[in-house]
Amino acid sequence: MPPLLSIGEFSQVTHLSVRTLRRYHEAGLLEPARVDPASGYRSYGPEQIPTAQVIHRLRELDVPLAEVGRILASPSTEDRARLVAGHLQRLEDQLQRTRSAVASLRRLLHPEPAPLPVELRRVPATLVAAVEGTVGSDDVLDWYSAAMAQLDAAVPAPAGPPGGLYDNALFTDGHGQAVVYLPVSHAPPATGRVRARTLPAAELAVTVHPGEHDTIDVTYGRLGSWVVRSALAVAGPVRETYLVGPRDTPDPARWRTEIGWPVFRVAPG
Amino acid sequence: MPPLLSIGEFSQVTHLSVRTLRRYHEAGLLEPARVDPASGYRSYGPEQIPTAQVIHRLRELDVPLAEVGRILASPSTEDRARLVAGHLQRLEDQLQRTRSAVASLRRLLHPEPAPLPVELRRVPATLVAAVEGTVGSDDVLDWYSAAMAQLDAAVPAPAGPPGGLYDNALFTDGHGQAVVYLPVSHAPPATGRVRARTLPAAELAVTVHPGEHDTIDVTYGRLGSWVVRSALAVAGPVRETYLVGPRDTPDPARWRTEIGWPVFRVAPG
DNA sequence: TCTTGACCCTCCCGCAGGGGGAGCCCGCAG
DNA sequence: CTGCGGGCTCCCCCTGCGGGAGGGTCAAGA
Repeated sequence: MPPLLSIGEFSQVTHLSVRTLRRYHEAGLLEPARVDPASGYRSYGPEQIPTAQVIHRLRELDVPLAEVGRILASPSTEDRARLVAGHLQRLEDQLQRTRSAVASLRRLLHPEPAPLPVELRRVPATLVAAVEGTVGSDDVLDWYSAAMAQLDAAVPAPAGPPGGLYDNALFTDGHGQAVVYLPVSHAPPATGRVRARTLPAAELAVTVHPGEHDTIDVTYGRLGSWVVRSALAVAGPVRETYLVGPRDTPDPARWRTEIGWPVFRVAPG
Repeated sequence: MPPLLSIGEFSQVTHLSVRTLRRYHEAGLLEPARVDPASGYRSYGPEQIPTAQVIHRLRELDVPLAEVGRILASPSTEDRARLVAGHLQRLEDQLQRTRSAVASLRRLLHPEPAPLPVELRRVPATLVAAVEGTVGSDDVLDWYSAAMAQLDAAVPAPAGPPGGLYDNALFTDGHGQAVVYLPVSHAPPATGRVRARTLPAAELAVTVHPGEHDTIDVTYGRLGSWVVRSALAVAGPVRETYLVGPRDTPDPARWRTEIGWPVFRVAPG
């Protein structure tokens, strides 16, 4: 007969709190070796210690309980390794975002007093080859690179640098409509997700964000500030134009991103 | 008269959702420039855009709203910088913990089959110079180094390597009693927080954890497993003895930490 | 002037993972 | 037999955010 541990004893050897163990039971992550039908008392076996520790570690990595369950339930070691590797990748991404936020914060706290050069520009309707979709802000980067690859394949000779149209909801609500495009002189045949599209004419408040996109929100804010102070109001999705981007130079410091915010004049008074 | 923005417009220029802006108002972080007394409509001024962005960045760094409030309310730039620096430090620490968890997880998923050498040892009561306190598991490291510095100052010639006594609640509930000590041959005078203390005699299940403390929980689990299978039960706080530690060598790979878990025999059957 | 639709308001519920605590049962030891 | 240290369940609270209901406001167009 194997030695069984009360929940309190198991808590001591695993360094998990009693409450947490109960929750893990409830969530189906760590079924006690025995549950007394009369009293409901939980008993754990020593062979469950490693499982408890794996859960502990995964939780330290902020893996959601549901995902932990999936990892524990996966039959093969490779599956487990793949799921865990996926999470480590997500941690990497998060670290990158943290770095960006730190960089952005630094700029905000040590603001450059140089005024932002903004130009009010009336742009005509433009023919483009575009890929359109509804995305979550987490997936934008993946979605963007996939779309851009399709565009590059479909458009041999673009008439200008690539650009994107981003719904405001994408930033504020975390998901929304996005369009990436390449200007063309003639409508291309529809291939894959690539479609011909005409960007409407608009009046844009335009500025250029230099460098990588870490701190682009600062530039957005300064542009927004300019727009408001100029008695204008924003209307419609933002247009970004990648004047110099990763396809042109691997050095992020040399990137140049044009931000164009559609505006209209607010009646004075 | 300065141009004022509706909450929706402000949401668009700051990339914060309307709901979030309302929450920040409620939390006192970002008071609208005007609130219509009749309709309750919020209006924001363009000068609030940078503030909104600072909040946005801080939230991306998982700074709690209360702390954001403190940062925004702090009068001097130095205070602000200090608070932010503190948070960046916390991010660093968290990163370190993440690294530890990853390392630990790797060991758990690729377990070493070598059996853990465990010794059952009866230790006599020991006279020590000790610093005692109730700490949260987050502060243990800071608390430990401060206490050890005091001990080193008070005890010129210790009779053995330093050690610690850690309440189980410290691991499971996140806070509990902790003691660090240096063995002495004669009771030292009480200086600062340093007191003479006698560790009670005990029967300990003892093993040694090699290397840094990243994966010490794995060793804890294996030791716990051994204890249970040997028909023993844990009793009282864990004793760690730092046979070889940071004070001996800067190379963590050569550290050796002895873990002693007080046990008692469980009546068979 | 009325209607319509976009916008705004408040309030409640949900999510994740826990913590705190009430109120009760259970078993053991003095 | 009584106390006490566990164990049990159930409920509410916390954080920061989203979804949605139900209702008020405001401006443009008919």
